[in-house]
Amino acid sequence: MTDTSARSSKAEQTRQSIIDAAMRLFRSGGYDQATMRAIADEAGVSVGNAYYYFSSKEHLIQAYYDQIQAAHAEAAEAPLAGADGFTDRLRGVLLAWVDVAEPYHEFAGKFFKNAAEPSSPLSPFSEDSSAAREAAIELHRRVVDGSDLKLAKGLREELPELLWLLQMGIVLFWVHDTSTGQQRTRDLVDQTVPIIDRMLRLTRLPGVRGVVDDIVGLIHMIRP
Amino acid sequence: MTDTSARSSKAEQTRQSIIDAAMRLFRSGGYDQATMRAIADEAGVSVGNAYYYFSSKEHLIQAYYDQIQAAHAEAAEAPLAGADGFTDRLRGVLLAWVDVAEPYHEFAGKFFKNAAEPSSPLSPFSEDSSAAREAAIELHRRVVDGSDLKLAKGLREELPELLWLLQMGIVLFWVHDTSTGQQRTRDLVDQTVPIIDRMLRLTRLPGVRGVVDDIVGLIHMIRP
DNA sequence: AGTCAGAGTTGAACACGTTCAAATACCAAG
DNA sequence: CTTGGTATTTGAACGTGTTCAACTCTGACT
Repeated sequence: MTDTSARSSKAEQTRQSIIDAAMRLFRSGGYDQATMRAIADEAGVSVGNAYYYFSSKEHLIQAYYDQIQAAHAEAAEAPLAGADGFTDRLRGVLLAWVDVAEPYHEFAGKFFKNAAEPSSPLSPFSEDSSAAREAAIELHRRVVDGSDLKLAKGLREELPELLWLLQMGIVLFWVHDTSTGQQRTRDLVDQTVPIIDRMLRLTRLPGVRGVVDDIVGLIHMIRP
Repeated sequence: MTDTSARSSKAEQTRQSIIDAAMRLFRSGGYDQATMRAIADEAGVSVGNAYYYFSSKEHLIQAYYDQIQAAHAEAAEAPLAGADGFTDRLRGVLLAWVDVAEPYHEFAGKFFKNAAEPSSPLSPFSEDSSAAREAAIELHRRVVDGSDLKLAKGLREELPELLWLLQMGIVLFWVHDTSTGQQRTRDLVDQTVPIIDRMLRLTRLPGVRGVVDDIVGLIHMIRP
C-alpha cells in the first residue's frame, strides 16, 4: 500500500508481463508461433505460471479481443462527432472497425475459431464477453440517437442490437475475406449501409409496419 | 475384379472401417473421447493408417457432416411432398433439420468450432463443403419452386441461397440453444417463417421493389 | 527472531493431433 | 518362381495445450 500504484504488486507485474509477451508474439509471429511455451519464455516465467494467471490460452487471447474493442471505440469517435446523417454515421462506425481490425486479419481466423464455440468465453454471445458486447451495442445506440432517423419507438429501441448483429455478420464476411486490405468487406459496407437506411425508412409504410412489429416481438421472444 | 462389388478392394474396406469406427465413437462418447488413437483402435488399424486415408481429423468428421446432410434431405421429403404453401414448406424443411440434428447437439458445439475457421474444410463456405452446400441450397430451391409464392424473377432466383443463409443463422442459434429438445430453436422457426413469408409478399409493393433490387445487386457483388 | 499459511512458481508429465522413415503386402512382368 | 515397384500399414516421435505435486517466497502474527 506504500506504492502509489495499488495494482503493481509482484503478481500484477507478472500477469502484465505475460500479457505483454503474448501481444508481442501474436503480432510478430501470428497465432501458431505463439505457443504457451514461447509466451512463457518471452515473459521470463514458467509455462505453469502462465496458467496460474490465465486458465487457458483462450483467456489469454481475450486481452487481444479487448484491445481491438477499445481501439474501435476510439476510432469511432470521429464519424460519430462529424456526421448526423444515419448512413454516414453507420458507415463511419463500421469502416472504423475494418480499419482497426486490419492488422489482426491473419490472426483473426484462428481467433474466430475459438470464439465460435458456444461454451468459449470468447464467444460474442457469452457471459464473459457481455461487457464488450454491451459497449459495442452502446456504440450503435449513439449511431442511432445522434442521427436524423425517424422510427417507431419499438424499433428504435431494438435497432442498436440489430445493428450489432449486422456488424457480427460483417465480421463473419471479413474473416472469410482474402482480398487485399479486405477491400471486399469495405465494398460490402458501402453497399449495405444505404440499403439498411432505405429499409428502415420503409418501415413507416402502413403495410410494412405490421411486419416490423412481428420482428420486434420475435426479438423479445428469443432474448434470454 | 472377381468380386461383385468393384469398390470393396482391401483399401476401400479399410477406409470404410475407419469411417464406421469414427461414427460409433462419435455417437457413444462424443467428440472428446473420439481421439484418433481410439478411432484407429476401434477400426483395428494403426493411427498412421487412418491418416493415410483421411488427411486430418476434420476430414474424418466431414463424413459425419455428410451423414446429417443426407438425413436432412430424406426427412425433408415429407413436408416437400405434402404441402404447397410456402410457409408450410419452409417450416417443414427447417424443423426437419432440427429433428435430424437433435442427437448431435452436444457434439455440435465442438464440431461448430472447427467449422467456423475459414480455412477449415468443414466451413460451410469452403470448397470442400461445396457439394453439401449446393445440396442444401437445392433443397430450398424446391421449397420455393413447389410453393404458391409469387415473386419478381431476380429475387426468386436468389431466394434459395438466401434461405440457406437463414438456415445457417438458425443453426447458429441452435448451437447456442441449451433448452431441452432445443425447443427455443423450434419456437424461433415457428415465429420466423411467417415473418419471412410476409416480407417476401411485401416485395411487390412499389416502394419496396427498389430496395429488393439493391439487395439482389449486393448479393451478386459479394459472390466470388 | 521465528513460524507458518497461503500466494506464487516450477518443470516434468500427460494426452492429444499429426508426421514420417521404415516395414510389409500386393501384384504385374520376366 | 522370382523380381521389383507401388500401395498399404506400422508405431515411434514431435510439438502442442494443459495439469499437478512439489517447491520457494512473502508477510502477518507470536
